[in-house]
Amino acid sequence: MTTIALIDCNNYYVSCERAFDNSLVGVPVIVASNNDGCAIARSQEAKALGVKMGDPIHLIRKRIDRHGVRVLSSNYTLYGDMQRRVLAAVEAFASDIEIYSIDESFLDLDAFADRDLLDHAKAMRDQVRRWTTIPTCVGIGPTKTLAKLANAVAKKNPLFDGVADLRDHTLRDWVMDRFPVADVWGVGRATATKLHALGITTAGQLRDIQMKQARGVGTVVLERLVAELQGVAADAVAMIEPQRKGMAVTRSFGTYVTDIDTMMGAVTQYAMRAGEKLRSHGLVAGELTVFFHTNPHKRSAPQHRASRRLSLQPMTADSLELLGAARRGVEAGWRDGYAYSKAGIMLDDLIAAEFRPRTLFEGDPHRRERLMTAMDEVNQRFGKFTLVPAGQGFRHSWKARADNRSPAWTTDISDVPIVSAR
DNA sequence: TCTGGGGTCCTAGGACCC
DNA sequence: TCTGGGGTCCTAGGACCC
Repeated sequence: MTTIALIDCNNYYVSCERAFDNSLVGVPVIVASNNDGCAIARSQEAKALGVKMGDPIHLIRKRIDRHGVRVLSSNYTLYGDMQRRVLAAVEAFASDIEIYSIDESFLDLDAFADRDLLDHAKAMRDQVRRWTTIPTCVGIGPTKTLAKLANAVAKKNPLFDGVADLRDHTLRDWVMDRFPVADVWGVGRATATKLHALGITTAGQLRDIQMKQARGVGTVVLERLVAELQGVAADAVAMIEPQRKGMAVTRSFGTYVTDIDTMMGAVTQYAMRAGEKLRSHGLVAGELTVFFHTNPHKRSAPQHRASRRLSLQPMTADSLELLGAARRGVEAGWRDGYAYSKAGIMLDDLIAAEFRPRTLFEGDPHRRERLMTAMDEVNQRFGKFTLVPAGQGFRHSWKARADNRSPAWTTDISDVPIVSAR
């Protein structure tokens, strides 16, 4: 039997912020999405006030003011760097680590299965806490789905004190009979509704349905999920990063964009960022989609959405090539008279640059590669957007709001906190 | 006034082929 | 009234995740 653990950071973005700002400890805190739009992370105190994941900030303004909730803009540079530190602390406690998201990792614990895994997990949590201050919970089980489930109860039920080991059948059954089926990893709203209609409301009941029925309700995906709930692994802990299929750079605007020049400015910035992202992963793209649309929540306003797909031949990671394609797409899709609220660029058909098919008539690609490398180096050294194409412009009225972003505590020397011994 | 950004996987159905 | 039988490839859209 394999032994898998899931370690997950509690209220991750809030915990990262608290690591560097003591005034956030013990009070309700929300970290907002881009543009300060929605609540995407909440402290326990904020959850207790009924703030839900994804709640639009402007709709809960009153509650925020009444209870003095601290609202922070998101600071992904900080969260990304803290992730690196968390992983460094976890490393010694597992033979394999699969990074699942910015705040969760699956661990292969086979090599440690003869130990007391509750102690093992506890030592791991202590290490993470010491190195980063970030609180975590750990779930242990024979499959990823059961480790996820264990993690959820470890977090929810104080009885477990942050670590739940569900390898034992008696405990596992007891937990699963009380675990809402809608909270099982992989069961979303649509599937939960169908299952409820069949009278299936707990994880235990889902584990016990016929495979044929599982397939009927939710295709092979649900079938695999049921197998995992039964303790049969359908998915192993995988260290090798899978080849990614696509990537995107999309942003909502801080103010509406109503003219094509401003739109071009925004899209130029996204194209440059997309190229940078491709190059940092050593990839080239064969296809670019540019899209923009009006605010779908504002029903009274006239609506328009445009999306243009362009093929990139030869396949490329050259920002200026991406930019050219994106501009053609914007020109083709643009319509005057609308207030656009969001735009983005998506890249597909990605392959490693070294496998890029050569075309017959391409010139010397190395000159442009050198230009891109130089651009990346300048922008890395002197800050984002030091070197930009003129089309990006210098006034960015459309830029997303971020009214309360914390400093780059760990990644910018001028922001590193100063400790004075006195 | 103000509602995120970035991914994955699967299926159905159309186009096309012999 | 009846209107072949397979294939493959691609795309759009749904569902789900953090």
